[in-house]
Amino acid sequence: MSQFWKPGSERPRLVDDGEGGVFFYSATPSSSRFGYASMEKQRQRLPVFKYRTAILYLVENHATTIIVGETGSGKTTQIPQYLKEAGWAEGGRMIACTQPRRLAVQSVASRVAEEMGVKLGEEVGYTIRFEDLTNPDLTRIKFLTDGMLLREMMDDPLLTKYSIIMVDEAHERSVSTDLLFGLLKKIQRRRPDLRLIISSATIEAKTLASFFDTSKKSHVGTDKESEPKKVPAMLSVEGRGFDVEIHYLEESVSDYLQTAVSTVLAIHDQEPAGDILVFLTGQDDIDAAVQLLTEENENHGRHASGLTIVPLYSGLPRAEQDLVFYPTPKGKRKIVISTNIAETSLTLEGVVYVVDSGFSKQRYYNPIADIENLIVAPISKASARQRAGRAGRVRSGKCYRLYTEEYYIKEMMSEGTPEMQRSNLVSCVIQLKALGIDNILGFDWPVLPSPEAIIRALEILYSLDIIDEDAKLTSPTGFQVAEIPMDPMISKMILSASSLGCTEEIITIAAVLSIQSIWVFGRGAQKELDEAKLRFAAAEGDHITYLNIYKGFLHSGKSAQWCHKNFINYQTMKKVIEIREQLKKVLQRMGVSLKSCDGDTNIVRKAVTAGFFAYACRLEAFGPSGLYKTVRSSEDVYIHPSSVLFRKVLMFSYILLSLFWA
DNA sequence: GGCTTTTGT
Repeated sequence: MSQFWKPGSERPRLVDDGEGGVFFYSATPSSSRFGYASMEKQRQRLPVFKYRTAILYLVENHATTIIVGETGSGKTTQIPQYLKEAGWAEGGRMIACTQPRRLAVQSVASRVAEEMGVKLGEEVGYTIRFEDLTNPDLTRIKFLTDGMLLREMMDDPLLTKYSIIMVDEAHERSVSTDLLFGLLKKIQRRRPDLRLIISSATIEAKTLASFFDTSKKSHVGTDKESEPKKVPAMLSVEGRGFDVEIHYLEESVSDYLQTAVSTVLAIHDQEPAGDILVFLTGQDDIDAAVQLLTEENENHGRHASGLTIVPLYSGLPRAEQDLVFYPTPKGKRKIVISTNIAETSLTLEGVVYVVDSGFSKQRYYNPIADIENLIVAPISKASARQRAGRAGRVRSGKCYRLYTEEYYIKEMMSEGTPEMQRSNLVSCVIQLKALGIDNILGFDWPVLPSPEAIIRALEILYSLDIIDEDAKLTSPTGFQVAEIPMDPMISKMILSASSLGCTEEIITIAAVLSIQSIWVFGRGAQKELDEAKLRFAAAEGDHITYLNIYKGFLHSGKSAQWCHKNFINYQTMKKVIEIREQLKKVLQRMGVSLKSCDGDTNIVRKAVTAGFFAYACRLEAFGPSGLYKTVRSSEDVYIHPSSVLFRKVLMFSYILLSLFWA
């Protein structure tokens, strides 16, 4: 362990905006009090209130927007309860609380229902896709995903059902959260009664506060004393996590995988009991590390005996993911080697040591080529802190960063680029249009996407006949596309299918296209997987192959065993069924009849082309590794290795999808 | 020559 040193542990800091007032609150037992100070009085002795009093004072008298800078204190679940007790959920109005993940919505909702002693689904309920556990007559506090609240805005643009909207985990800056911010700011102008509460990791709080600051210099003096201010108030809650000792490398290394493995072995050798969580970038790295450690475990029993090594990434079948939660046998030490799924989505108990490679895979959108890529990139300081924090949940822990402190201080970005700036914007633009925001460039974006990305999105929507020359939604196509909960290209494909007479087939394809992958990536079973694929492969390509798989799945009686045998992810297939059912309902509501083309693949391919013609390519050279060029911009592309057409000699001169840029 | 970080309507 001599390659590491420890300059001391990190502690969360309080936020101080210097304008709308600063609130402090500490959740540590020794000082469970907080203070408030206006700018002038900051250095004076502060009045001290209870947390509840502070929240209510802010919401009722002080500001229309409150930003809670929070470091994993768990205090945010109390806010909706305080607000309800204070009468904010009366007169037919509700309190809405968003989370970026379905699982978080469910668990937070049930925790709050339990704390309030009410039955989940009555006074406290939640709404996520495919599941609505609310009662229109009884529900006062409603938890929902950020994307769900966006959908609700399409029917009720001013969100009149709600008196207060609370957005949690705002620092993650998901596309939906950012879109919500721009829209909520707009709503506030029309609804001065609406209160926003935004909960975020402290480092992001300042940025958000300035975005929501709608006070113009000239208007400052006109605010009446009694009216809540338009300058956001900030409340800072200190976390209850245990201290984490941070260790850095003395010199940077080139091979983080090998360094991660040797660090794990060193911890196991020298440190007391406690599980180890290792953050790597993806499945390849993780499988390689698992193998290296397993070999070490078997060959050098003296150093590495007693290790239970578990990989963790989202592509893993459910049963294998669950291994992570099994209690570690006595005398053994669990090593979890994970992607950043363990950074926010899953919480592992019992972790005391974290090894942070400093890298993760990140989506990167190239608007010129209209292609989303995944690249291994350095993480931000915020991510590094989040990773380190995972070691301090049960007791004080240690985090080993596989980079130098100088690199952390001088070169690491403080925050990552918001997802909005790394994504294709077609879905965003269509949602804004559906809400009547026609001037996309004039929208108050929390982060401005590149002009190229906006232009590309408009161009694609125009080519699909979803928007017209004035960039307004077309009728009925544009409005229908906005109503279908899918990527616009997929929605257009579905609508075309209704006139071609193959909706039954196309909604199956749409469902498969809108989830990650139906295949299981068995470790070391590449051959078997390829063979399984061949059983379903259609000469026409991947879309028709999906139809074959769906048929087979139904024929098996939706059997999990059948999926296992054919290297198909059972969980994913169940999701396909759910999405397909939802699409059916949406189409029926729109008056689109469901028709089957009875296996006429030409009709199906016409519908696919109607949605995805922008990705058309021309075959340039025949052969097992044919070179294609995109029709739109003549860029070189090859067939993606995951396609059933990979390495096949093709007789068509045109092909769609499953292509990747070399 | 050989792929998929992670969410979500």
